[in-house]
Amino acid sequence: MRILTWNINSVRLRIDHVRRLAERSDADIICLQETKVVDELFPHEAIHEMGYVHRAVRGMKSYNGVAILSRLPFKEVATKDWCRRKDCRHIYVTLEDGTEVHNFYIPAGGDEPDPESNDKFAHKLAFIKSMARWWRGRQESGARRVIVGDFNVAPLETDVWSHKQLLKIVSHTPVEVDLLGAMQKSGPWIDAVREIIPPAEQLYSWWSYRNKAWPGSDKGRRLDHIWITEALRPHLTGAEVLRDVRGWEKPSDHAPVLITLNG
DNA sequence: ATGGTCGGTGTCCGA
Repeated sequence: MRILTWNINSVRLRIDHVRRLAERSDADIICLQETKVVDELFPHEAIHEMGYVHRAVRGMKSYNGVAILSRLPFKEVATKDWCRRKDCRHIYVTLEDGTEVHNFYIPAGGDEPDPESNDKFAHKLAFIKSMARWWRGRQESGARRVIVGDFNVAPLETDVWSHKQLLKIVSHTPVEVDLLGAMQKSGPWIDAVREIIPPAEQLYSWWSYRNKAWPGSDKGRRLDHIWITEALRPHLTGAEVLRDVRGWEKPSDHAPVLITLNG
């Protein structure tokens, strides 16, 4: 089974990218963030024709929005509100073998890394704390779970182009990295991508639109993640960032991340 | 050098 996550930054604008990505990745499950469309206008038909006949979507006008596109059927579909907002940042499904797949879009957090003066940053911190609390209450040995999405946090020093220069930049500040670490422990979750690609290697999944010279300057950050529970670790055989997708015409600013689970 | 560029919607907001 191949699971892919991608912050698409408008599913309607980039529907042809989904088709091309599906062919290229051979993903069985595609999780999208920032679909930016209400459920009634979601391009179901086009995606159905690509072979993703099972879909779980939760979108809103202009902002946020998550979707799970799948070749495999769902036993259950659920959504959850976080921080008492109907933000469309989380949707999850249970596959027929009991595996849960959670798709998240964690708040970006604005520019100023101070929760006192910046409500968006306060929201981001509260969101990650709430996630940790939720996982802690759902701990279950042997559970088969996958969590993917745009977490908007680059946790490792090698997840950013310059650890030192990004310490005060939202997405890599110690307070966020620590909270994300606590959330990871609460699963407990294994960073599937770093199981395959050594933590010592620089690895990014996002490059700002503002830097046109992105492939050369390579000032990226790894904001997009796929984590798994211990029960799935023996099945993990591959992980990669599809970096070239960032170079397609009219790209999203994020590259897709893909893992392979066998058995 | 404290800018820059996107997308969806609108004459800005969020990233």
